[in-house]
Amino acid sequence: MPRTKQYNEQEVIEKAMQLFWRNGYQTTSVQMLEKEMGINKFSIYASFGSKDGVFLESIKCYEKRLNTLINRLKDSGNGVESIKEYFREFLLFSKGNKFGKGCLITNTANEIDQDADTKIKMVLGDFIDRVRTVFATVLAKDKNKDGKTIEQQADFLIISMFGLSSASRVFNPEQMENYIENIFRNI
Amino acid sequence: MPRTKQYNEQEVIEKAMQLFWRNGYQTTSVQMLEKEMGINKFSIYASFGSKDGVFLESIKCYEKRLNTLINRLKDSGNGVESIKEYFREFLLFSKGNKFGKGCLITNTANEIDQDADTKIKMVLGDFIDRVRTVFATVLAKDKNKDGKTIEQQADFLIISMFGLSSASRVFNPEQMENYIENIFRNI
DNA sequence: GATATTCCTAACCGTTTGGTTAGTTTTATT
DNA sequence: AATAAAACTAACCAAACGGTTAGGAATATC
Repeated sequence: MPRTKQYNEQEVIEKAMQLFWRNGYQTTSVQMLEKEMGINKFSIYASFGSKDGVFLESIKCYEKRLNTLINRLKDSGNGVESIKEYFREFLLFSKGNKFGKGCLITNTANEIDQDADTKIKMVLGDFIDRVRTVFATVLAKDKNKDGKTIEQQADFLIISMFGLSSASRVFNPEQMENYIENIFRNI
Repeated sequence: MPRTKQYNEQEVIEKAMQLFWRNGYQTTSVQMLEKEMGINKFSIYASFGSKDGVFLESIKCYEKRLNTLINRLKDSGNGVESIKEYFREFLLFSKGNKFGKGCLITNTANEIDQDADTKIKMVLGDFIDRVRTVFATVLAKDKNKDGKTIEQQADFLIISMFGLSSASRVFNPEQMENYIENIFRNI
């Protein structure tokens, strides 16, 4: 009996995600979301409940995309070298959005207050833990280096990822390649 | 003839700077500034003209503080080792604020839109250029490594600074020390 | 002590914020 | 064709936004 929905929820979330990615959570208003998603406020709240709801779905959408890269990394047999490749792809992926706006996940981690919304924090924490585990798994394929533990190396790589994301918003691709080279010079 | 001002502009800017540092530019409202600075909106606009005016003065105030570290680095004769020490002090300085909120300058560089307020962008650009120059000067004191140019090394260090700032907002001091060690393992 | 000058309080401006809701349009079913 | 259920438009809400201003309170000079 109902009237058919004139928009696809996955499609409009995709657009919302792009907007959040470009502007960050705080700066993006519901009115901007209306414009970008092409549906009006009523539909936004009917489908996602709140601005936070839209944001959470946007993060999930972003993660789904990033998972393609992470799964490829997990399945690779090359050890550290494949993480280097992952970083390059990660940067390419970040630019795929528009101009260098870094990684939505790390941007959000930097943006939200330490004592902020629990749900968002949880999603971020889970994601970072998952990437760290993948890094550790990949690192285990190489022979041990210099008595450094896998955990230490994985930690360093996670922090480097934050650095890459942040730096890519300000520096050009050649400088970023220089950065990647140096990260892996003695991991 | 006039009534004496009941607040010290330098003192209230110091407080404003702390607030911007903690919350970022966008999130900080004039009402929050009123509360933190301990003066009311009228006085804020009388002294600094606008929210942007307060922010610009806050950046200058922050730079003045950071300059202590940078000047010490510039005067040091230890080459790369003194930059490492600078990074440690830089992180300590960042935490001096409250909890890890990174560096106000790099936070701002990440926050503002690429096509945003020219004045703020200029101040940021000038600061980063100055630090890069200091890095290059210090690097020149060491013997050349691996055929990498001073510029490449300085670039890498600037990018690392962004990484440090971003990562310190999310990771604990031990992890950060691990990060610093790795940065300098083969600069 | 009058006066001129500055400061401060507090109310106010129009706009935008996240969020809601009444009322209309559409449409699958009967 | 009547109807019931959902989707839409658009006006609306109170609160908060950045910014302004009138008018009373204070004070250094004369």
